[in-house]
Amino acid sequence: MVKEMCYKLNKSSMLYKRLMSKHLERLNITYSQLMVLRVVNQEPGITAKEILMQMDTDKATLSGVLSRLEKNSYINRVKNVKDKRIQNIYISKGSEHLCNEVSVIEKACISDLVDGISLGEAEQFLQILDRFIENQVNKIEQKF
Amino acid sequence: MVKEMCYKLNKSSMLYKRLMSKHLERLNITYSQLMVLRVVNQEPGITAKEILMQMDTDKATLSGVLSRLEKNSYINRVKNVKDKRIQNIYISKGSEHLCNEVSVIEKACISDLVDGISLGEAEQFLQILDRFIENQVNKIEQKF
DNA sequence: TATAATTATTTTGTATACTAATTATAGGGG
DNA sequence: CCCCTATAATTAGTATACAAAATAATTATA
Repeated sequence: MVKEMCYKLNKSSMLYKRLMSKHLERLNITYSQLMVLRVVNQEPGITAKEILMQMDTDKATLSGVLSRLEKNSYINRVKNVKDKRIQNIYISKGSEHLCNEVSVIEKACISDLVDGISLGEAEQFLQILDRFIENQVNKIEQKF
Repeated sequence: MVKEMCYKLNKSSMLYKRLMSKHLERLNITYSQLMVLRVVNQEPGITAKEILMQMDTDKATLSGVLSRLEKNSYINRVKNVKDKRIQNIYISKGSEHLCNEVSVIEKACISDLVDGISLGEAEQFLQILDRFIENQVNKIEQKF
């Protein structure tokens, strides 16, 4: 039962990424990059460390995403003068619109996904999922 | 609401992979490799194509996983004499035990994950998740 | 103040995930 | 038998995900 839950959670996650990727193709940016760009857009001058705390990814992964975002001129990184280890990250002029477009795309992706699922069911689903995730987090911390 | 579902499904999926990876480390095999090995174990002589149909991954990805499994002597690939495009895949002697150990590890990983979630809730959760996945599949097919 | 410990970030190396291109083979007309 | 198309699988290229090591700069401490 739990096993089935895990498998299907994985499957659904994979399908979501596939779906978003297809839709994002035309914007010439990836799903991960866009998620990061959004955070930067909301909090100009944010540091990599702070993004990490918000996003629950890996620092090495984020480093790569950021460098690709910069390479493609979506962001700028400015060395902080007070602490030279830190870089403050800003969204490039003209890239803010991308973040708005994402919302549209996201809506297109997720519309229809709740067909046949009532609001009450969705709420209950989320509630159980929250508990499940909490257990997962505990389990991971427990072991190491 | 749907957005939240998607995010949390992704998060849970990520956590599961992390958890399994940590547990599998000592066996010197990865989660994906083990999933494939299991299928091979259940159906000796299976082909890559057939594995694909069972597992919903990518053929290029599977090709890589198989070659790593072979490199590490977990499987053997034998060219089919009747159709030389095909390779029949067999689990190596002595690797079957790995598949049994997975079950143990899997149980260790997923025990506690349903703490605070009743059987009825789990069932309902799965039911909704199934519908959600079905919608995702439809949506993906719809677009392309 | 020289050294040790910490912190922020990048780099390296391996394993996916996926698209597109390629290779090798099969099988069906003509 | 040769040409054409379909099929099975690999390869190439890009982008994650993550562990571990390396860098570089800051702070704590003897």
